[in-house]
This record gives sequence, C-alpha cells and structure tokens, in this order.
Amino acid sequence: MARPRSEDRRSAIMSAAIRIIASQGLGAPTATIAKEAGVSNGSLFTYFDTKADLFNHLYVELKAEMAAVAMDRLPVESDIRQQMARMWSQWLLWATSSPEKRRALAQLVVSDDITPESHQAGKQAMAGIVKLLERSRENGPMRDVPLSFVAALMSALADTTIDFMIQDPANADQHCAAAFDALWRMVA
Amino acid sequence: MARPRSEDRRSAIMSAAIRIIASQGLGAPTATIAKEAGVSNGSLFTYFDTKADLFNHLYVELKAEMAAVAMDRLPVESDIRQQMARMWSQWLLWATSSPEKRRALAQLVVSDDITPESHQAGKQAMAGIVKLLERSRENGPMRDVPLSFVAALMSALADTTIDFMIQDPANADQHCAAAFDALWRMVA
Amino acid sequence: MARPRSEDRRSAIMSAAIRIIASQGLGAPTATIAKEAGVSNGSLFTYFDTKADLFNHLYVELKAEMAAVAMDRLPVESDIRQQMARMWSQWLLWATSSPEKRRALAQLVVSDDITPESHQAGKQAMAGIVKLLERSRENGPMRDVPLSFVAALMSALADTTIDFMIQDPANADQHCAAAFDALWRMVA
Amino acid sequence: MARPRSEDRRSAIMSAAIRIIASQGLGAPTATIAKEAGVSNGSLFTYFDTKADLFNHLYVELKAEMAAVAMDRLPVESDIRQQMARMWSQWLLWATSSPEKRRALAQLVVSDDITPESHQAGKQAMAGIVKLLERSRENGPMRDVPLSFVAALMSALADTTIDFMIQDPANADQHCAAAFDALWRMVA
DNA sequence: GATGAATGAGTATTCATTCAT
DNA sequence: AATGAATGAATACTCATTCAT
Repeated sequence: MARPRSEDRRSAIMSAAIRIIASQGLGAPTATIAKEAGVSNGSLFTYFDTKADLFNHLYVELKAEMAAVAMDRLPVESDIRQQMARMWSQWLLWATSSPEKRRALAQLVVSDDITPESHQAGKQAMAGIVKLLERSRENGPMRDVPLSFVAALMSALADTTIDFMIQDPANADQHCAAAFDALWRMVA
Repeated sequence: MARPRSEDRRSAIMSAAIRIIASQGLGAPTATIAKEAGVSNGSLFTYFDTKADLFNHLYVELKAEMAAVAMDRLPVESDIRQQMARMWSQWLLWATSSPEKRRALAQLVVSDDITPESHQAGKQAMAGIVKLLERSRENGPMRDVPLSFVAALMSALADTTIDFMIQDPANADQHCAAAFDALWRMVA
Repeated sequence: MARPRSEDRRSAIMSAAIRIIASQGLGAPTATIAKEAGVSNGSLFTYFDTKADLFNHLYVELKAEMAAVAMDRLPVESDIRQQMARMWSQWLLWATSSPEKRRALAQLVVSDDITPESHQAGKQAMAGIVKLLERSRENGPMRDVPLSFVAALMSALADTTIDFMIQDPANADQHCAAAFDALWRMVA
Repeated sequence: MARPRSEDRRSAIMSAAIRIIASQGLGAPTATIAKEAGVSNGSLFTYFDTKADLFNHLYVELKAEMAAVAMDRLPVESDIRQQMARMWSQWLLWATSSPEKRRALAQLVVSDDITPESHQAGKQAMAGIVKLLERSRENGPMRDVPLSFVAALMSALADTTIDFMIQDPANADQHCAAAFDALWRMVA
C-alpha cells in the first residue's frame, strides 16, 4: 500500500470525514468533507479512489481503534471475568467519550458501501475481544453456540448500552455495569 | 362521483416499496417504486405527500405488523416463560419468513426520514411485548434496570439472532432457541 | 493552480440567456440556456447560484448597458433640449438595434424573480438620465410632480415607442422624433 | 359560442382566476383557481379548453369592462377636453378601486398565452376611448402621428399613473390630474 | 355534467468524479 | 501533487389535462 503522498493530508481527510459523517450522515458531499479537512475536493480523490473507498478505510480504522482501546493494558494476571469487565468498560468508555467516532461507525456498519472485505477486516480487529469471549463462555451455557453468533450478540448488547449511556450520561456507569452483568449471565 | 382513492393502489405502493427498499435501499427512486407498484410516477404522490411520508407510514405499519404477529394467540394460560418463548419465536419467525419486510424495516429504523412521532408509534406497537418482558424480569436480576433499556437489549438480541437465522437457515431453530435461553438468563 | 473561473464562460451564459429569454421567455429551462452557451448543465450553476440569480444579474447588467449607451458622449456643451434629444435617440436606438436584449429586459422587469435590490440597482443606473430629466422639467409644468413619477412616465413612453419602432422600422425615426416632441411638451 | 352549462360556474371561475392571478401570478395552478371558485379541477376544463383559453377570455373581459367603465355616462354635451378628463378619471378610478382586476390584467397583457386575436379584441374594446383621443388630437401636434401609436402612448401613461396612485393613495387625485394635464399637453 | 384520481412529461439543482492548469 | 472548475447523470415533485365513476 506504499505510503502515499502526505500522511497528514490523508488523516486530515479521515478526521474530517468522521466529524462530517457524525453530523450530516453518509450522504454528506465529499466536497464538504474536503473543505472540513482543509483540502480541495479534487485532492480527496488522490487519497481515496472513491467516496466508498474512503468509507471503507474509515470503517476498518475505527473498528480497529475501538478494538485496540478495548484490549489496551488488559490485566492478564487477573481472572477472566475481570479481564472481560475491563475490556467491556474500556470499549464502552471509548465509544461514549468519542461520540463522533461512534456515530460515524454506527452509520458505516449499516452502509451498503462497506464491502465484505472490510467487514471481514472489522471482524479481524475484534479477534482479541472474541478470544476473550471464547474463554469466558468456555464452560458456560453457550459453549456450543457458534462463537461468531455469541460475539454478535455481545456487540449488539454493547451498541445498545452505548446508546443509553450517551442518552443518559448521569447513569452511564450503572448502565455499563448492568449490561456487563447481563452479558456475563448470558455467556458464563 | 369520481374514481375513489383505492386502498388497493395504496397497499400496492407499500408492498412495492418494501420490495424495492429491500433490494435497493432507501435511496431508490420513487419512480422505481411506482413502476414496481404498477402505478404512475405522480400517483405515488396522491397517496403519500412525500417520499419521507411513505417511509414513515411504512415504518409504522411494519413495526405494527411485527408486533401483532409476535403477540398473536399468546398462550395466556401458560406460565410467563412459555408466553415469552412463544412471543419470541413468533417474532423471529415473522422476520425470517418475511425477509424483505425485515430488511426494509432494518433500513427504515436508522433513517433520518423517520420522525420522532413515527418512532413513538413504533414503540407503542411494541407495548404488549414490553409488558411481557416486564413481567418476565419482575423478580429477576434486571428488575431495577430501566425497562426501556432492557427492552432495547432484547430488541438488539432479536435483531442479531434474526440475522443469523437468515444467514444460516439450516440451524435457524437452534439459533432462535439459544438466543431465547440467553435472553431468559439475562432477565429472569 | 486550477482552471480559473472564466469571464468568457460567464458572459457566454449571459448572452445565451438573453437569446433564449427573448425567444422562449423566462420559463426556458436552464439546460437550454447552458446548451446555447456551450457549457454543461452544471456549469451554469458554478457561475450563478440559481436561475433567479442569473436573472437578477442579467437585469442589472442590461439596465446598466442601456443607461450607459443612452448617456454616452452626451453633448454637454449643447442646451438641455439637445442633450435630452440625444439621450432619447441613443436610448431608443440601443433598444431597437438590440431587440433580443430589449425583449429579455422587458420580461425581466415584470418578473417576480427580480429582487428589490436589483430593482434599486436598476434605478441607480438610470440616475444620469433622471438627472437630465430633472433639469429639463426645471421650469416646466411638471416641476412640482414627484420626479420619480415623471421618470416613470418617460420610461413608459420610451418603451411604447420602442415597440412601435421595432414593429414599423420604416418609420422608426419619425416615431422616435414624434415621441420625443411629445415628451418635451409634457415636461418642458 | 352557445351559452354553456351554468353561467354561474363559469363566472365563478373567472372571478377566482382574477383573485388568484393577482396574488400568485399566471403560474398559479389551475387546481388552485378551481378550488377558489368552489369547483373541481376537472370542471374548470369543461368551461375552458385550456388554461390559456381561460386567460384569453379573462383578458378580453377585463379589457372590455375597463373600457366600458371609462366611457360610462360620458358628458357628451361637454367639450372634448372635459369628456377626455372624465374618461381618464373613470379609467384610473376603476383600476385603483379594483386592484385585483388591474393586477391580473397587467400580468395578462404581457403573457405569451394571449393570442393576437385576443389582443385585437382588446383593442376593439378600446375603440371608443381611441375615438375620443382622435378628436382630442384633431388639431394638435400629434395629428399626423399614427393614431394607434398615440393610443399606445396614452395607455402607457395611464398604466404608469395607476401604479403611482396605488402606491401613494394619499396623492392619488393629484397624480391622476397631473398625468391628464401631461397627456393633454402631449396631444392637444 | 361533475368529480377528483390518474397520468407522465417536465426541470432546477446536486454531487461524485474527471481533468485542465 | 494540488487545485477547483467542468461535467452530466440522477431525482423528487408539480401540474395541465384526461378519464373512470
């Protein structure tokens, strides 16, 4: 993929896209994104072939960032429940404290522009999290359910919880904890 | 006196919209929907003021149908778990056997065109289901969590499960059952 | 850096608009104007925000051109009557020898798309002419009538005369002269 | 032309058209006119073949009414100047006291929808007025100018004066008188 | 004749992408 | 490589007119 042109410009476009998508949705003109990034509209297309291409890169990158934050400094010496709890709270914390990234990501997930390859890459990024989940449910009631299904259920719970945390910030921590308990009951 | 507005035409447009949205998304031209419905371009607008108006009616109607099917012939004499189980399987069955409706609904939920009023109406339609959920969690671990949050978590599980059932029809029943057990563990 | 906005293209659009409006009226499609100008559909909108914007610029520009021609090389050393006569004949000459501009202008004057600002600008352009008129009626019978009213009457006479000159070119000069005499009797 | 259907409905449509054109212009939908007239939109087309047909009838009728009022109860025993003055003030009075008719007429005059035949009919209606004008200028400075030209100049003065009378009602009478004096100076 | 639903041609404006400078 | 003007396909909605009832 050979580092193209200026990495700065490229990431400026990415950040701008996040802000614009968060506020205006995926239908926002590329020209708007370019202007927000301080670049000409033509320039956007030297960094990304098409609008959809930009969206795909953004999707993968956001998913990766989310997963990385969730798994950051995992207390590997602690028991699995504590590791999961830590991962869970890091995940939701990232989402609630980066609302624009979260909102952009939410739109991208359901977009038809995201290719199967990108979805696959998104899953890859979640591999660590899923691994943790796998250990969690090892002896639990869902031990025979396809792991990808369990992972999808977990993600669904996370997304819903994030919505409530953002919507009702005063009780964000309680929502986060309640949802984790629910998840744990579900799988472990 | 004059040709009366025909309920048939109206529902032909609705059905066409479901099919077209399922296959082409919300960005599909109104002309395409009209043609699929076998009516003229302009006729669509004698039945719906705007494209968004059509979307809103469609959303509310689909949500209502879904809820009605889910609650249909509930075994009121059985215990609450059996009632929930029945509701759950009816719900998921409807979604998996009406994949176009399901897909259209999934797009509509996240559309900016859907007004708060329609979202409200959608919630109203779910009232019976939520009532059932309320009784289910009465003495359960989530008894103190806001009911709307629990309901949202349930919906998230349902949607995810539906995806897996459609994707892997051979094991649809198992997915359905596994998810219900998970839900029950979560709330009861 | 990039291809600069071209004054040529802009005026090509303006000229095309004059021709098209003259022959098809203000209802003519912007696409027709663009084609006549030899530019793309979309290009018209990089030079003018809206169709109405184009119309307003056109109106002001035509009015200004008309006034400029009328006042061009005024024989300042001659008496006021001769100055007025010169102005009058230049005015009507411009209109009759630029029938498309004249016709376009006639449509634009009565268009709802022309903003008060543009009408104001149009009046500004006529200021020199009105000044001449003011001196002409200084000691005449209309000395106490509001100047703007007298000016409007003069314009009405001019427009009507132009129509007859175009309609009956063989006697254009006579019409022009007869109308000027009439005007002079009216005001001086 | 055989009195068609109900004369009441027909004139209801005409009156409605006057009001609607005055307020919305010639671009107003026929459906709006029909509704204002209390008729179905389809009905409008049993009384007038096309929208343009309605406009033409309206034009001729308004012009005729205007001319009739102007010539009503002319003091035939008085001298020609007094007859002209009376006609003039009746004319302008009609216009200023029927602003909707006046506004509609003003739009219709410049409309492309008005056929040469209708314009001709409009002129016919003005015949009496023109006759009066002819006698007025009999020995005046414009005695050799084509009568139709003089008539057009007079109409132009009238229209302009009406505008000022409506715009500045407090001085309407003065404007009316000043313009008549100007006209008289012009022709007699 | 009256009604108003059905028709479908017509149009300003937007925007992803290309390309001249 | 950067710029931003040029392109032209795409689309919701309107409205005169027709026609089924």
